[in-house]
Amino acid sequence: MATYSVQQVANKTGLTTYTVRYYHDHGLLPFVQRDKNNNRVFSDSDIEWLEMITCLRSTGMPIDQIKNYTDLVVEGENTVPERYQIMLNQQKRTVNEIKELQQHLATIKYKVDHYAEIMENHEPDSFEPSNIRDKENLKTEAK
Amino acid sequence: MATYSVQQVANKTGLTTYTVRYYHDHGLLPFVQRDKNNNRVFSDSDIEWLEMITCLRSTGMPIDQIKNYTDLVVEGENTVPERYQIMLNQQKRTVNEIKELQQHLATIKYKVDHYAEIMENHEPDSFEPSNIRDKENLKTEAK
DNA sequence: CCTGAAGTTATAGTAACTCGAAAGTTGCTT
DNA sequence: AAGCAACTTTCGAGTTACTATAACTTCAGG
Repeated sequence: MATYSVQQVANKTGLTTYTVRYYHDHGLLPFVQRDKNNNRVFSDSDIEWLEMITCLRSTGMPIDQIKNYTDLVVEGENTVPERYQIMLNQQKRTVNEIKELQQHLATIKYKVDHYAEIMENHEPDSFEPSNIRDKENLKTEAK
Repeated sequence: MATYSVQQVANKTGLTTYTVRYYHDHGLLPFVQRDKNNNRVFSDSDIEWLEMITCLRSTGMPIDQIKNYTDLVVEGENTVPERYQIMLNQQKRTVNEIKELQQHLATIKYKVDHYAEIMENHEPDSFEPSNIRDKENLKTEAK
């Protein structure tokens, strides 16, 4: 069975050694072992679990809730219904987050096009200083 | 011309008064006025600009970069090319973020289905305690 | 005039990292 | 054998973006 050091885990997961230790210190990796020098020893399933943590973290779940979920997993199958609810919740949250991001993306795209247009119309060296409290300025910018 | 207090702005934007003040203190709202009691006075274009800030913030731009972008907008039209690059960059970032979230969502959906299946197969009261260091446990969970 | 609601500043607390220092083990290398 | 590089450890401090609290001012209504 393969084992890994923090650095190796960091390389495999894309996390930093700091973050991996942070997660371990906060109980998110309950099965990590220690060798005779007190160094952390990770297994393949620890790495897989770290990927699950990354998934939850990236979709906005706070550390203490991931900790709670981890505890439920360790506790066994009788916690499946609770875990099901947690995941369902996380699914909803993520769907919403994606929708929001798509709307923001539309706003950004509009801006990009807007700037592109300005740069097309103005000749390369014909930009003029604009009035600092010009309504155009912030209003056009914000819209 | 309509003006607004912090609280009104908070209501209109969905931000908290704390956050609005925080943004103002950090130079993200360069045109906010003060009345004789030193209270902040916001205009409609300030609110629109706050919505732009929210867009950038939600798509991951840090405060100091938003500050920088704000300064460019205030500076005038000669900064349009730089602003264009910033927005293009932000667009790319957001597209990637959405892609990542969609992948994580797939993982979460898989989990939801997995749990649903377990709950279907097991009768309501037939959950058994599982071995705490069961390979099944973390491995199945992580996958 | 008093109370209450809103505003102000300054300061402290929080989450999730992020980093640096000091110290301990290894394994090589001169 | 000594030393040095490359790891690891813990601990404590720093960072970002809020979030909350304390202490104060100001004003409108009863």
